[in-house]
Amino acid sequence: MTDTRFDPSSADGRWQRAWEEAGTFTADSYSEKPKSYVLEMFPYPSGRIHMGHVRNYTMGDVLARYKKMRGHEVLHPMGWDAFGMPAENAAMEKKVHPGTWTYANIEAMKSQLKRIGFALDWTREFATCDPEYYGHEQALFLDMYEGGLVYRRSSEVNWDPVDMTVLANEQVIDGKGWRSGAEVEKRKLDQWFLKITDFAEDLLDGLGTLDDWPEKVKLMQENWIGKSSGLEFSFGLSNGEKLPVYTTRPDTIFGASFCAIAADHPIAQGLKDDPEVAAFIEECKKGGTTAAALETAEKLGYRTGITAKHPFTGADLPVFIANFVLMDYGTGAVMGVPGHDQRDFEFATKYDLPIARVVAKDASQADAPMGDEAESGDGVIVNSDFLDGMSVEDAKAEVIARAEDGGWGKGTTVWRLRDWGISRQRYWGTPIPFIHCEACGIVPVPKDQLPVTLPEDVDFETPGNPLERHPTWKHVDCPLCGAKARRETDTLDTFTNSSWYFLRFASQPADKPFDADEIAKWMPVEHYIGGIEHAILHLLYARFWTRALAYLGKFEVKEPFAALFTQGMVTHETYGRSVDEKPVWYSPEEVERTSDGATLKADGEPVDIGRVIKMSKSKKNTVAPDAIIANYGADAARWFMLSDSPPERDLPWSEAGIEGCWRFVQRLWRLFDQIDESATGEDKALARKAHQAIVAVADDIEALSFNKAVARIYELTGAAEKAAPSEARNFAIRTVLHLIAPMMPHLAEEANAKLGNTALIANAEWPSHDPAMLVEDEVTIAVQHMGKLRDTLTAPKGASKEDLEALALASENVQRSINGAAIRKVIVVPDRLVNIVT
RNA sequence: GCGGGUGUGGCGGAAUGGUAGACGCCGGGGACUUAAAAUCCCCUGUCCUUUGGACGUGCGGGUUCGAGUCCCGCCACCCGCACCA
Repeated sequence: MTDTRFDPSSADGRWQRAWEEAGTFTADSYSEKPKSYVLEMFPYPSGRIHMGHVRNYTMGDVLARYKKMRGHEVLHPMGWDAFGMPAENAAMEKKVHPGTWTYANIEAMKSQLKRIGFALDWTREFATCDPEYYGHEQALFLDMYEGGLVYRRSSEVNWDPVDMTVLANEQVIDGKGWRSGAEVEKRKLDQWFLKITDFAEDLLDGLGTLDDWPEKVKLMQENWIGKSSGLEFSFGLSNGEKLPVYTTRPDTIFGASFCAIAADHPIAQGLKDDPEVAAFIEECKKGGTTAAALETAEKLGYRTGITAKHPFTGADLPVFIANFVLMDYGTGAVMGVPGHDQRDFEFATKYDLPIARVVAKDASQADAPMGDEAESGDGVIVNSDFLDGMSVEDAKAEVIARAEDGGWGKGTTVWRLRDWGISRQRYWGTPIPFIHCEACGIVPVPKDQLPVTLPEDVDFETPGNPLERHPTWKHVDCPLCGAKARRETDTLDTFTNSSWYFLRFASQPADKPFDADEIAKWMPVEHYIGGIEHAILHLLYARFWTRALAYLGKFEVKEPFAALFTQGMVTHETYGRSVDEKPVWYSPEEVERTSDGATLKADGEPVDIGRVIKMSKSKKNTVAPDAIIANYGADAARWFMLSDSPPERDLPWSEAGIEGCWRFVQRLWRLFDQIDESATGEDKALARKAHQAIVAVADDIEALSFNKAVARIYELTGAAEKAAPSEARNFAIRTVLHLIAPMMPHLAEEANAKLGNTALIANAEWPSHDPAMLVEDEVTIAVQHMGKLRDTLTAPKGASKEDLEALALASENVQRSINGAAIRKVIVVPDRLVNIVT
C-alpha cells in the first residue's frame, strides 16, 4: 500500500456506512449466543454533544464491541430523554414549539454521535416524547394505579406567582424563583404520588445484592432511604391533648427536660390566635433555604406554656415550638434530651433548661459534669431509675417493651424516604391519563384511548400551564357516565420517563410497553455507565419502577442494573483575566498555549491559567467534539477518552494530548503496513509479549481499566516496531490490530481491509492466546542488602533458592555493600528477589 | 457537623507487602532535510565527591528482612448529605 497516512475524513464515514448497511450492531433478541446489555445513560437532547457524552459513550462502546468480539449478542441502544423544561424555555425565548425544537436537536445530536462511530443499535432508537413511548408509559402508570401504587393527596409546593408554575426545590434560590425572581409561595395543591415507600425496605435490602455498584452510590442511596428505628409514644399535655413524639433514643428518656414541636405542627397552629405565636411561626418559615443559612441557624424556640407529663417521673416538661423540628419527619415533635443530643443541648443552653446526664462511661461517672457539648456516644445508663446499669442497647429495648406493655407507645421504624410526587404543572411531559368527573370522581382513561397526546396548538406567550388554559384539550366526556368532565392537566415528572426506558430498549412491541420474554432475555443491564449526579434519584426511581412492575407481575427482574459504573468528568484549564476587578474568561480557541504560559491571540498579551475544572459554558473552557473529530478523526478522540486517566476520575483535556493520540493513530497505520508474509524465523520474546497483551488487555477492558489497556497496547506496539521481521512480528502486529479494534474501530477496519480481509473486523473474534506462551523463562531478580536494592540479575524461571542465593552473593555490588559483615539471614522470594540481612 | 474519596516526577498516572515512577504528555539533545513538517534515535524524580551512592510516594510514628501498599495519629484538597429526633 502506498498511503503513508491514515485519513479519517474519508475512512470514518466509509466504515460507519459499512456497519450500518450490514446491520452489524443490530441486536437479535432470539440469538442463541450469551447476551450482553451495555447501556449508557441516555442524553437529554440539548442540541449538541459535549465531551462528557463522548467519554461516557466511548467507554460503553469499547465494552460493547469487545463483548461482541467475545461472541456475545450485544444490546447497545441509544435514545433520547426528551421531555423537560429546556424545551419549554426555548419555546418562550425562541417562539418555537417544544416538539419542533426537541426533534431538531435530536437530529443534530444523532448525526454527531454517528460521526464518532459508536456501535449502537439505532433500530431501537426512540425519544421519550414520542407519543408511542409515553402512551405505553401511561398504560404502565394506570397499571400501577390499579395495583394501588398511585394516589392523590394535597401537598405543599413551591409556587412561583409570576410564572404561575410549581418549582422544584433546587429552582428556589434564596426564597425566590430562579427564572422570575419572584418571592416563592408555599401552596397546597392536589398532587399525584407514587408509593415508593411501599418498597423502602426492599430497595434498601436490594442494595446488598448489588456487588458491582460503587460503594459510594449504595451508601448515598442507603442514606437517602434513611431507615431508623425507635419508639413512638405520646405525652399527656396540660391542655388535655396528647403529643405523639418519635425518638431513636428511648434509653435516654429520663434525661428529657422539654418537648419541642414543629412550627406547622397542629398544636402550634392551634395557638396562632396569639399574635406572638403567629409571628414566631412566620419567622420559622422564612429562615433557611440555603445550606449556609441552615448551618449557622440558631436554635429558636417559643415557650407555649403547655406542659407535658413525663411517662415515668411524672415531671412537667415545658413544650416549645422550635425551628429545628421538622413536621414531615417522624411525628413532627420530639422529646428534648440535652445531655445526649447536640441540637437539644444547644437549645437547652439557650433557654436555660436542665441538662441531665443519663449515659456515662461507667456507673462511677454518673455524676460527672457535662462538657460543652452533648455526649451522643455509647455507655452505661445512669440516673434513670430501673434502667440504671444497662447498656444503651438494652435500655432501648427495655423502654420499648415497657411502653408496649403499658400501651402508651410502640417500637417503630421511620423512613426518611417520602413518596414520590410526580405531578408537574407543565406542558412538555407525559400527560397523566386521568379524567375528573363531578359524579364519578377520578376516572382512569380507558386503555384503548391511550395515548393521551399533548395538543400541538399551544402558546407560551403567557405564564402558567399551557394545558390548563388550552381552549378545548381538557374538556372531555367522562368515560364512565358520559357527563362533561375535565382532563387532568398535570404531566409526569420526567424522571418517570427514564425509569423504564431500558426496558423499552430491550423490547418494543407496538401493542404493549414490552414483552416479558424479551425482558427475560436481555435484563438486567450488565454494564450501566453514567454520571455520579444520578447516584440517587434516577437510579433509585429506576430500581423502584422495576420492582413495582415486577410486583404487578410483568416480569421477574428486580434489579435493573447488575453493574453500575460512574465515570469522571472531562475537565480543562481555564483562561482568564481580571478586567475592572471582574473575571473575564476566554475559550481555548482564543488562547495560544505555550509550554510556560498562555497569551490571548487577539492582543498577544498574557492571560492567567486557572484551575482545571469541569468543562462549562460559564467558564468558557469547553472544547467541541465536532471540531476535534473534524481535525483528528473519531479514533484519536476515542483514544484520548480512554487514555491516561482512570475512567472513574476526571479527565483533563489537552491539545497536546489529542495531538499525541493523532500521532499514535498514524504510528499504528505505519505499523499495520509492515506485515511481511515472507518473513521467517522466531522471536519468542515478542510472541510472548503479544500473548500476554491479549490476556492483559481483555482483563483491563472487563475491569473498565481502559487506561491500563491503553498502556499495554502502547507497550506491545513499541516492541513490535522495534522487532526485526519474523512470523512472531506479524502475529504481534495482527494482535495489536485486534486489540485496538474496539477502541479505534475505523482505523482497525481500514487496516484490516488493506491487509486483504473482506470481513469486517467488528465481526472478528478476540484473538486467542496460548497459555504456555504467557510464562517467562527468564526472570529478573532484585538483590537487596538490608532491604535496599544493590543489584539485579537474570535467572531462569523457577531457579532454586540455593542457586539464587549463590548468584546474589556473587554480585560485586552486593559484596561491596556487605563489606565483610556476618550474614545473619538470607530471604529468597523465588523468581522475585533475594534480600541479605547482616 | 456527618458520611465518602483522593494525595506518587513539570503533568495524567502504573505498581498480588518484594527492582517506585510502567505507559503517555511536556521538555532537552541528536539524525534525516536546502529548510520546515512528518518520522526515527537518545536523555529526562532530586541531590552528591557519578564504574558508585544518598534521598524520595502529603506529614509524624509503628509493624516487617522489606511499606506507595498494613496499623495508629495528623494535615490538605475534592464530592455528597444537611437541624431526620
